Amino acid sequence: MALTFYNTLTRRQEPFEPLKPGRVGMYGCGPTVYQLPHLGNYRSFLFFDLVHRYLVWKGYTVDAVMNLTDVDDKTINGALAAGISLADYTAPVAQAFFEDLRTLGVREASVYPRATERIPQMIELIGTLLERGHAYEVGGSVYFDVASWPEYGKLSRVDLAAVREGAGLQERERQAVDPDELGKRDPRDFALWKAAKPADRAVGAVWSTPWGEGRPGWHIECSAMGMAELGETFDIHLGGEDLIFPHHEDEIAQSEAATGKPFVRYWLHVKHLVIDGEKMSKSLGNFVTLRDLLEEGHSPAAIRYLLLGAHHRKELNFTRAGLADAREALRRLQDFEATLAHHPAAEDAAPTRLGEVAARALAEFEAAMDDDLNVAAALAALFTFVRESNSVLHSAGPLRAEELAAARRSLERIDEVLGVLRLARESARVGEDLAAWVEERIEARQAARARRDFQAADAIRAELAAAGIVVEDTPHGPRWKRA
RNA sequence: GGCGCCGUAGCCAAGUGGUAAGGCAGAGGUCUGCAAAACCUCGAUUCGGCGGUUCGAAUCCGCCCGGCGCCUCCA
Repeated sequence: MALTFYNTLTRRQEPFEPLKPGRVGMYGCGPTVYQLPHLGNYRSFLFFDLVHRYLVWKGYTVDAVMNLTDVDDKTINGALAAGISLADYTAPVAQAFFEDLRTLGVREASVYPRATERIPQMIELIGTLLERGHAYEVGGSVYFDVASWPEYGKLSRVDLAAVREGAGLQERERQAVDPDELGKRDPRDFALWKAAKPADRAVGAVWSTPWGEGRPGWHIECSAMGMAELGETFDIHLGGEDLIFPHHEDEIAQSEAATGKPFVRYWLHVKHLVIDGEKMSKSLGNFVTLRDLLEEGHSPAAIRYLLLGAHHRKELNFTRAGLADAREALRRLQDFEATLAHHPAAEDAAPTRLGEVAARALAEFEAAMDDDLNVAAALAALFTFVRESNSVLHSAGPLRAEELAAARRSLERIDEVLGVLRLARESARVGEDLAAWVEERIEARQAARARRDFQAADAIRAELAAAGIVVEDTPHGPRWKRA
């Protein structure tokens, strides 16, 4: 089975072959820690998680790097407004971000470098660009000289003439020129280093360099951190589609101009999460946060399922109804997992096609994922597995232990990539005291049923329901779960 | 204005030349003391519209309609 990715750089789907056999270096643009990420941001962070998990699943050793941008206009302005240092301002946001990642069951990356911890690497990289004539210094700020790099634009394929005119800006915005942009020789040039301003000094966002005090530009962060962690050329770089231009374009230019080597081999981009037909974004104010949804009572597993369930190169429209659908679909998977766990085995059971169904599910799941991580198709394979297995389980008595084990293994293996069942299990967990009480009530109910006192049995069921517990009677005895 | 993406059942969503996956919701049935879960059956003669290419098109081409993104804040 060959894994393929759609590569933004070539605009084609291509077989994935890492630089070093068996080992993959991947980098994802992480959050700017001035405010908690919203659900759209998490779509891309969950995509990072999906790629990470799937590469591990395929047997690769993965060096997964996600940066935290903790110095930029927004963090500096935020710290200034709060009257505290940059570090004090960003630390709690970063902490909350990591909490959110845990909530969503994101596999931990190998390293989460912070921009402020990698300043020397940035300074060194800028120094190299200056030496090589791809950058110039004006008044303590350093800019990348786009004209010196003919390949500029190869990722985004933007029309450089259009960029020159700043066509996307409103007239008013065009006049409100950022002082950092004033010294540029060419409008396409971008800041590698910004000379210190009073606000920077007030919050401690100042570092000294051979060309004066200041702080790094945004694009240089990712180049410096990516190359520091993964080498001058690495395999995969991913992020939201809005980063293609200028962020990733600039990363390529400054990295390749400095090293003379290809920067990244596969560029993967995630389409936006939209809400009410528009991109979810902080500037539009139409965003929903993970914490909002949790407060509304939605489960992390359902949110994860929803955000992961659509193909990453397609827009995903966020709605509460969609989240409810996700919850129901997930519930079906959970019920299937429980059915497999509770189904009795017997030595002398007749063989069924369950083992074959389980094997085919895994193969189809892998084929779908190999095809540019087609999660929607992979989920179809999973649900076909569920339906066909349920059909066998429904009509059979005890089954061969190895068949049941094969089915459980396939489900477990698939969930190693999706990570939704294990996440659901966490929130479905009940305390020992509650579990003991439920068991006791169920025994009482069984006794009532045995003497055909259905009124008493139903009363107990209602009692359990009031406590959020659902009882289901199966041919193999009652089982219960959290509602 | 430039570049690019999307439009598939009530909703979500795969499928990019060979005759429409999957999920949710809905209807009927089976099972059940009743439920729940599960299973079975039913739903697009059709893929925004109109032309064209082809033996054959949701898939390729053209035009049109509608929606969205990027064009130096942005996941």
